[in-house]
Amino acid sequence: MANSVKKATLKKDILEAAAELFKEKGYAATSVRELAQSVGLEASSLYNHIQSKEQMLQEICMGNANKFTDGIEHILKTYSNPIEQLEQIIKLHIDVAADSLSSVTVFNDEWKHLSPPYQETFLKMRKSYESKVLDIIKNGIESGVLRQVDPKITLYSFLTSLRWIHYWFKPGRISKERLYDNLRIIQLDGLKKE
Amino acid sequence: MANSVKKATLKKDILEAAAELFKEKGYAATSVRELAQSVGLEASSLYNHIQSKEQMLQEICMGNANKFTDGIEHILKTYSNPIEQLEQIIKLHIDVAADSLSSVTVFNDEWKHLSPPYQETFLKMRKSYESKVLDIIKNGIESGVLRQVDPKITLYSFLTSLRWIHYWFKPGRISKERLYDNLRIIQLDGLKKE
DNA sequence: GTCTATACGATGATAGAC
DNA sequence: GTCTATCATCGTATAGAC
Repeated sequence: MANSVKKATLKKDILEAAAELFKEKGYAATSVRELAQSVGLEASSLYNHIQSKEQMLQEICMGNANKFTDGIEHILKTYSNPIEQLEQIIKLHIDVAADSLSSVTVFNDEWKHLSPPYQETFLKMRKSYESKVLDIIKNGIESGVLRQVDPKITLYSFLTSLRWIHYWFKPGRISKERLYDNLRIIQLDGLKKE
Repeated sequence: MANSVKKATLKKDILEAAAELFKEKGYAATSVRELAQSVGLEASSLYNHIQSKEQMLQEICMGNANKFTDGIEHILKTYSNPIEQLEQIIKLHIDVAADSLSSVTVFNDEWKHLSPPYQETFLKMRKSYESKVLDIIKNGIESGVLRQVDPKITLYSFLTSLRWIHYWFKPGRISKERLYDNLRIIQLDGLKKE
């Protein structure tokens, strides 16, 4: 059993190193050789733990996609007010970003290097996530708790404004709570003082 | 003279094709051969018009960096109210994005592939731009026209929420005016209805 | 599981004929 | 200015010894 535990840990280390390098240099510009070196192995030895370079990208992207899919499902089941739902989505993005800073960057920026069968799956999941958030926004507008804004523009502005967190968030710099409080005010109340 | 005009046009075509491919596949994953093919040349012929693959990336990135630098300078000279200045920044981002959809994507996503001397210059320009926007936000908070938000969080949320435009904006889909109106409301007035 | 050695195609870029 | 031919290097991945 000690062996299988060690193997699982190394695989995890490799995936973390891959996420870090893919984030820093981009997927295409990261070579298997340097990835191997960063975990103290030769390139060929890496293939005892992974199947291919792209498989690592797949695991990173799908892992994060699942976090967002599960997160939005839970929010929709637990909250019914559109404002509360949007607040919880802000929290979700902060939590996922704080959970694995480099892997969520790869998820955001490198998915285009997934090959055909996986890229389609990935984009379907993203589309599905976006359409759930879009419905929340539409509900909010129809029920009168949100302003009469264009739902699509709102969707992209809202989601994109949460997409820098993983670049900037560092545990010591600021608390998740303070980040959340500010993002909630900026997005929902607006910058302008009445 | 006809010759130099033709050469200038081809160079421009090459840069546009490069921006399109860098956007679509990423800089590292785009080969000089396929770039050449996309303008109807062999790879070697391309080198009569460009010096290297990276030089094209440099021109694309610096060209857009200059647009933003010039734009913010003009805004600071022309407007003094922080709210007006932020509104004009929204307009600036819409204009630059609409002006060259693919090249601004490359500017945003591929600058990390610039090699040392150019990457530093690029990052300095970006830093300088961000610090000017940050000052506007701080002014707005101090003078009481903006809410008491964290200036840095506001900076990144604000700028990032303008970073999806080039992905989504298509001339026939929506007018720049309608896009501007909505982004102004979302960012400044907030999503929540009073 | 790790290593050395290697396959072999693709890469950015250049030389030189036309 | 364009082409064909080529270079040197690097890419991912595999074979096989230990």
